[in-house]
Amino acid sequence: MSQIELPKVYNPQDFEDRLYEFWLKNDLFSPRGEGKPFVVAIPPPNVTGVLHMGHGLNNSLQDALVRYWRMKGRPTLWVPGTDHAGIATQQVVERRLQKEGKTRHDLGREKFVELTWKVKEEHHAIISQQLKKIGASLDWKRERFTMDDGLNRAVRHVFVELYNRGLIYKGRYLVNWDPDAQTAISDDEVEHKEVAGFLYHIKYPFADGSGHVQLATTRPETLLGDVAVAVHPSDERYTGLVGKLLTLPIADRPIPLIADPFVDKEFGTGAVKITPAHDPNDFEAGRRHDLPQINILNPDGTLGPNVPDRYKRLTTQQARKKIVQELTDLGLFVEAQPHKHQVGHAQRSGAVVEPYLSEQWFVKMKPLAEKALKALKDDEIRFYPKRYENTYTTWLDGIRDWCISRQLWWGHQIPVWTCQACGQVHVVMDAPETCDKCGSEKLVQDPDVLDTWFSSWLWPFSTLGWPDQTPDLAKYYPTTAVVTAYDIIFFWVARMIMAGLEFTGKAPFRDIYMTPLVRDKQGRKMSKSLGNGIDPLEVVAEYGADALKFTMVYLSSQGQDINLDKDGFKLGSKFANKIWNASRYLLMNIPDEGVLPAGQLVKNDVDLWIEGRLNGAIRTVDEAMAAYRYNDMGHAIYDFFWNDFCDWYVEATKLEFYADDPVRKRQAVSKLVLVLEESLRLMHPFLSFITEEIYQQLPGHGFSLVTAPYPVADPKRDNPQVEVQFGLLKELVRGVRTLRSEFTIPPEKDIAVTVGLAPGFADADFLKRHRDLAALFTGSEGLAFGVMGTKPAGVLTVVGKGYETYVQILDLIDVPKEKDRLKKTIDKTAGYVTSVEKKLANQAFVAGAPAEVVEAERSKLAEAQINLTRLKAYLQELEG
RNA sequence: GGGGAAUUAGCUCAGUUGGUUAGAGCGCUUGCUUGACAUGCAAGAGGUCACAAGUUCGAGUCUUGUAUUUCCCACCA
Repeated sequence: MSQIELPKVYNPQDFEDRLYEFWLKNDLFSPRGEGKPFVVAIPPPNVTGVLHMGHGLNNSLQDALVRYWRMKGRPTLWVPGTDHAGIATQQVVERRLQKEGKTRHDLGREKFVELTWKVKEEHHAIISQQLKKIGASLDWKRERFTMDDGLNRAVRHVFVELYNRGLIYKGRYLVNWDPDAQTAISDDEVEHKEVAGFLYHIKYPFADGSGHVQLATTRPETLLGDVAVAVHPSDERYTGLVGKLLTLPIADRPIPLIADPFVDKEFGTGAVKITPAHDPNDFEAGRRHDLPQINILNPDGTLGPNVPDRYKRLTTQQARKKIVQELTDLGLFVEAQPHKHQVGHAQRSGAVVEPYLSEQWFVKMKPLAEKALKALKDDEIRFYPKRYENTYTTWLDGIRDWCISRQLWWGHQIPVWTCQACGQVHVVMDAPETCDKCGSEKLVQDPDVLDTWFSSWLWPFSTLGWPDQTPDLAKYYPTTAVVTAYDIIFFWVARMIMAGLEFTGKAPFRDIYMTPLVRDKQGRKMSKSLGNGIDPLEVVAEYGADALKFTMVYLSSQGQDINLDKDGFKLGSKFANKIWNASRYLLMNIPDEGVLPAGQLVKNDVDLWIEGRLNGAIRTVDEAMAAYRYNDMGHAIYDFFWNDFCDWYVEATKLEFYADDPVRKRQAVSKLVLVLEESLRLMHPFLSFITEEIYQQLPGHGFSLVTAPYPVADPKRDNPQVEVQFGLLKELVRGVRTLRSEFTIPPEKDIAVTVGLAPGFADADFLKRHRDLAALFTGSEGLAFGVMGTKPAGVLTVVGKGYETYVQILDLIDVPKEKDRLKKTIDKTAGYVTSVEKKLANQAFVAGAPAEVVEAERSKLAEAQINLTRLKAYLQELEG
């Protein structure tokens, strides 16, 4: 009988991989067609790692977006790629070496980089496999890597250009130093954490033996780098003392007592030691007072140069103890007070960051930032949600120069060559053969590499071929949107905007959707150390890629982080299962003769009703898509398909299916297939695999949903009248079902239902037309119609709008129970009547509120009053 | 120290411009192996919308304040 049979159980593993292959083989993810392109460049995952749930979320949302616009007919391009992730990747490789007891220096730079490329290839294979598993509709032909040849050229081009325009400079400054990775890092890569430490009070004696100055410090170990002690110029405690020399204990060096307004008189003793080489404040103060900078640290964070031998190679912690001990022995240590303070940690390695004096390359950011601020003001870019504009502008307003050099081996080596003979510096795209000043061939390239973000910030245009004017660049740039988590606004989003404006004259995208962060059930960030992460691949294996994507879409509201565990994905899995089974039911009922052509279908009220609902869902998705309101999209399709289509429309067709009339059944199935087909197109961006799998079994299906046209909301399909009438039917049905439940009438028990219609009730015909449907839904033998108020004896009564429903059970009704039920309804109605009466008695309301609001209240009141009267009468009847 | 966000049902959260008797999923209760689905069907219980004041005819929604939680930024040694 059944022409098409879907497997009984929804098992995504059976078809997801096959369909992805099918899509790829037919090149369905390449942009096609004419018109305004829709372009997204993937936030490139770090090539070191594997995808975590953040990627699962982010790529699910991008995929929904991209698939929607592709179906809408715009030439749509989603560019894949990965990031070389300098420090992170280098660390992964170094750890591998460490297990063999080696360091990168044992291999040498060339071998090490070679090895890192291999590791990159391994991870890259995993990452692309993962993206395919989750169904990401990326155009793999255009895949890029931040260190491939093209992007290398883009990076060098930008460096040279910025240098020539005076926006890149080299200098010896105090930078954030990661002693673990032994490289400089940018301000943004420093995370401040509160650490419980001590405030050490110590005394520095005057050189002439006339007493001492007491000061407070959190880092006594930097004493050996001190070059002065500073007090506030107006601090009376030190009047007349400024300018005198102190003896720096342990080092036994004379240092001056100076005055500088940056000192806070209230803090500690009002005297602060000055260590220009190891503290940002002191660095500035040192410059103002022309003080020397004494570096006392090795690159690995241990004490090294300019310290007594007994301190060499000590860690800062060991040195701290030793200093305190020696000061104590000298009688110069006063006390250590517990003290909480913020300590910078390197984002990648977690090491405590040392302010460290070194020569680095910087980008002057102010000029770039100004353009980026203007772009927002000019509405060239839009944040979703809008409030992230604040984060963006605040950061740009206070922007500081960007330290871009890293003392690493993995990355873009800085395109600067210095002549060993004459010292001439060459900042050029390609290695020069000879010095252009002295002709020497002894040119040495700067050993440092660039910050990873120095390539990432070019991503939206470098991936399209820039700096060459390629056809892709001309056609697909600027891109349309970027979808990424809000925690990389500084690192990536803002910098991409700056680079885009600076080098292409355009913002690299218009829409910026900041995704929520995925957290665990307790709201904690997912992390390896906590072990609370969810592997997206495990979710795919257990529930399927559609469950992953739909759940993510359904839960992504504007700006609220998502807390969930793996069970949370049951939401999507259950929905997919529902789609599967509804489709299975429908397909198995297609008769051998097949479905009727659209022209031969005769639509009834219920068909018009479901069309209107479908139309409403389409409209909601369109509106939500334009505003990046993902949860609204998810709810729209979920509610439509489950609550409207399955619970009412499909159930209604059973009347036709079981009427034992092949003609009626064929009509019904044919109409169902049409609605299902359109629903599948509607849902495809959110549940891509299952919709495609079912679609390809439909009679007369097209080639693929990927390129099928997206449903279009059509006002002509809205049908408010049927909407209201069908609502009436639902209300009637629910009333009877509730009685059944409350009086625990078993389903097999026959009931007789009579609908009493008020004279002149406008929708009486509608109810009469659907007598059989109402009977099916209420589980009664048949439905009789009568006049409102004229009811058989011993029935249960439900009061509705313009009608009443009388339910007769074959044996006697439980009178006390019915009285209770009526009383409850009366109380509720009476309460409502009172509240509306009060509202209408308020002159201010009647005068102030819009006429239609007042009118609505009046009619509601009238209706409730009538109901109340009837209910009271029926109760009295039972009591009398 | 500055800024953002949150506080709605037992849990996790929706609620766009102020206007029906505030919703969903999960969980819970009751009844159902109804010819697609027990990953299901039907019905139900459960909320002083953190607190206080204010604006308004009308506030979950707007204003101010308070409390708690949380995130980001910031050189107080």
